[in-house]
Amino acid sequence: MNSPAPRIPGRRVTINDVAALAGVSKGAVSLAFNNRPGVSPTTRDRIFAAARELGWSPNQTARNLSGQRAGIVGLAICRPARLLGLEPFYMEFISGIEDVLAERSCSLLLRLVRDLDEETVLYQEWWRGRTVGGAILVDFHQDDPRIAPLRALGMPAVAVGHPALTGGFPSVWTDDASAAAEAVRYLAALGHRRIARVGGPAGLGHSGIRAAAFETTMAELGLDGGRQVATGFVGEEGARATRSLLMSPDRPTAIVYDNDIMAVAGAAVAAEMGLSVPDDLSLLAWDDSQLCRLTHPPLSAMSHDVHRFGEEVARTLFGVIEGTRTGAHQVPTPSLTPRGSTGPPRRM
Amino acid sequence: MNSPAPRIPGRRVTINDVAALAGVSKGAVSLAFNNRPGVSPTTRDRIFAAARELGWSPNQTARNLSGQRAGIVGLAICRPARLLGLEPFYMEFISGIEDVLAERSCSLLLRLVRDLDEETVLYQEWWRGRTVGGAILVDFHQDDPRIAPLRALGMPAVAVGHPALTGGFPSVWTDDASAAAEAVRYLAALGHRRIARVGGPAGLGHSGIRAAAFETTMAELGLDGGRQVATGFVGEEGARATRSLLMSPDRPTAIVYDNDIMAVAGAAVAAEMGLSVPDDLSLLAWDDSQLCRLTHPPLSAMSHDVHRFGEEVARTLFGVIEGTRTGAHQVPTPSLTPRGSTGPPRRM
DNA sequence: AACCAGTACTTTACCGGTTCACGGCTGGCT
DNA sequence: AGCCAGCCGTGAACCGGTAAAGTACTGGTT
Repeated sequence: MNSPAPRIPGRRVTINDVAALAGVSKGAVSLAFNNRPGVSPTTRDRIFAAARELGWSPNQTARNLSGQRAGIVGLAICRPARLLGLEPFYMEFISGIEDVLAERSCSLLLRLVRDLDEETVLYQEWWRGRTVGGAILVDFHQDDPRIAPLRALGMPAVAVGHPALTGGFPSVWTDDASAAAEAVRYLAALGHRRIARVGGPAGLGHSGIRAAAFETTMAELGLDGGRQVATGFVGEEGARATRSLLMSPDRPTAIVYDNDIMAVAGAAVAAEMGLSVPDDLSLLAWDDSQLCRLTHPPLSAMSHDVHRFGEEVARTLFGVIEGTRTGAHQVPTPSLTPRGSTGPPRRM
Repeated sequence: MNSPAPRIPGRRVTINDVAALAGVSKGAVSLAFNNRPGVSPTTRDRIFAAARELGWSPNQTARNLSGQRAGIVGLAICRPARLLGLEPFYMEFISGIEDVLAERSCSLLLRLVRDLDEETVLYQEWWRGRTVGGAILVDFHQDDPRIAPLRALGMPAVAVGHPALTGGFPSVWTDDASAAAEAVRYLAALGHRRIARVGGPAGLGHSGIRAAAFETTMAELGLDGGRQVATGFVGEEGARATRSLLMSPDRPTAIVYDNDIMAVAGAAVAAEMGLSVPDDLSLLAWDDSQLCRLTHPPLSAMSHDVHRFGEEVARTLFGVIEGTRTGAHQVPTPSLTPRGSTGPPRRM
């Protein structure tokens, strides 16, 4: 392992060739291509003509090296790949980021990592090596071990997550607590008393926040908030969790899930156990990708605009890099979107 | 729009600082860090110690500029983002690519583009600007308009798709035709006579190949191969297509889908129309992500190892960059994985 | 006529590495 | 002693741009 990156073959057109052909100095070409004053329209045209003739566009690597600018933004994601493939969230999120990056001709450098240490090391390399001009940090844990080394690194970064978790990094977040509370109150209003929750990994920040809010709200309503299961976000675990909840003596009549994959899995389990949705069991998903509308009945969900979320994150990152932005920035709270999978419990 | 990338603030540790601290020339530092001969073990240690003390690692940008190497591989995907989020295929594919790239400390530059022209321009910028050392080309169309300009560009690239489509680019492909034929023969062997197919966009290469193979095989078996619908790969279109197929006078008893999202949507439609799977309707998905195991009944699928597919593509790309590899390279044909969603048709 | 301001370029010095020709030193061999 | 071979390491050129200082020319003021 660790063989070096391959060499690129062939010789290429450079700014010098263009300058020579246009009969100017390379400085002039640089000025023209960054449309800055100091070149007459005539000359400018001649330069562009020469560049077109040679098929030249500026070498981004050299440009970055010299101009100290960042054409690339980094994003490392630490989840097993097979799981990621299933998370509609990330692709949607990424596409939002890309939309903003594209406006600035920037690109997204994506890396899947196995654990948080690998992630930290990666960011160090990226930043020290000037591969990226900044980064997006996701999936914060309670007392996240990445915070200290990354702060020490001094890399511009924006964190996705509640300010309480992100250790002082400028952050973009949604109010998971309120959303979780709304979910519970909605189900309670429908008449449910036994409400369960199938959440993400216990250590993961936003799962923790939702778990706490779930419990608090249940208590406020005088209900038992203890029916929560932590999973790894994978569909199969969601299925298993659902199965075990439904086999318990007084099974829940409603279940809230932490993403939509697990909710879909839950719906399948209900079908498999002969329970009718929503009469015997109400299901409420989270994130609300298209997947929720593809099941029968369609899944009610805590819905938010993940694409815009990504855009907001990217915009914030540019702000941070330019030094014009710090602090936390909240985007709209996920809103309840009722569909066919929630309803009043059947009278028993 | 088109504001430039932001400047990166702050001054950084460079190779000179390390050289100074270690009391050697920067050439020596370079030699040490590329573990090449010409530096004694003692000096080497001193250099590493200095680097560690200063928290230095080589600037990848400078390295690439100087060494003419490619630390970055490009991948542009041309599909609406909201759709991509749902395609388990891509994330899985990407994770396979990343596994191989990581071995070489390379990264993947990902960009979502709106159309093929934008994609072509992007590759030109990436290559001429030396942003990437090579690229992965996906989603080939019949007479793909990208082929000519990209060949002219001379960028090392590996194409994902059947050699007949990829215009002479070194390619990695699966035998979609055989797989489609197998799918049809399997359903026919179960006793199905009216088999339909819900495919991807008509222009998309592999959809076309599967469509042709479907029709041929159906004809070979003396069946009517005309029941094919082209969609945009989205779940909702899959649902609509399924609905319209099931409403036709002599509705099909089995449907083959081009991905698993549409198959899931199809299953929901069946449920919604009161048809039982597989008794009234058999469903066969493609790609076989975890999603297929999360429905009830679980979906039978044409299954292949997308992760490994990605690995193979990345390995091939390195081969192409180094000039040691050309031509087409086939990976295993998707294999039929029967689950609960296929069975003999109910006697009518 | 002397001075100044502004435009249009050119020159030169980087950015932070890699590479390679060259020189000093050591040690073995004749 | 003299010579050559290797190993270590240096220094400068180079990768392909950007940025800032410098030059030459133009035209308008006083």
